[in-house]
Amino acid sequence: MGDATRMAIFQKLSAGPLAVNELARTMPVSRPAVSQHLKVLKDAGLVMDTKAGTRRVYTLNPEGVARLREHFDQMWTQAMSAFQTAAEAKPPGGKNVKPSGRPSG
Amino acid sequence: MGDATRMAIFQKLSAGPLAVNELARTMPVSRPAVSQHLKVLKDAGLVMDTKAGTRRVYTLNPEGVARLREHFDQMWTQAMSAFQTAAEAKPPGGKNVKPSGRPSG
DNA sequence: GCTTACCGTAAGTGGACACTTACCTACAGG
DNA sequence: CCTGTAGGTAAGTGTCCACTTACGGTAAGC
Repeated sequence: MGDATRMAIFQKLSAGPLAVNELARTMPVSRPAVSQHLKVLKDAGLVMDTKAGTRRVYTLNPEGVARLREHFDQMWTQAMSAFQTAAEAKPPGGKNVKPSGRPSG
Repeated sequence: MGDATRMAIFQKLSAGPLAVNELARTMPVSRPAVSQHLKVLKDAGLVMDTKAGTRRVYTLNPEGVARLREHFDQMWTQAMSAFQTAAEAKPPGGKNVKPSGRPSG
């Protein structure tokens, strides 16, 4: 999900189901590129595909999206818990940084 | 922040301030690599550096972290609002997908 | 002053990855 | 059956980026 194009696809799909060319027409990349991104997203469980005649409609997968969100949330929580613990021990208000104590210089 | 090493640095710094070699010693990459990552993180406003003798101690920047978190949250909110709107219109409980209706083929 | 430790930076390299072109398949219409 | 549209996939390419080695600069110890 670190790619701009993939993010754009994700954003567009969040507005509702779209076919491949529907997506590609609104993007500065070719259709196969979109297809490849969709493959990655599908492999990650973030989107689902449905055949509709010759077209293939893609939709966001609520479960995958929820899982991703939980993943992010957990990451943040984990990092922040330790961070706050450290922040409480060393609040930015006081200068308690003491190297070694140089008397003369 | 899409890199594993950078993420690891972020995680380690969340536990408290660390010098460059302190970080590098616990990682499978060289010290200069860590230094470069720290430069990127500093440029992004996510970390702060403090000179302590020959060492340079790095700390997470609360403001930058909060800003990043807000950024993520906003991104999610934006995507999810539209997604939920679409999800309400088409709940996954019903099969309302009707192609064209092929009687014989 | 010399050595040692710590660090940032420049230059160069290798690999991953996003993208395009080209090709083949599947479905709908006359 | 032929044509047209829609889409997935293979092969090839260009580029970004993370990493390493090498070097220069600063601070502490004797």
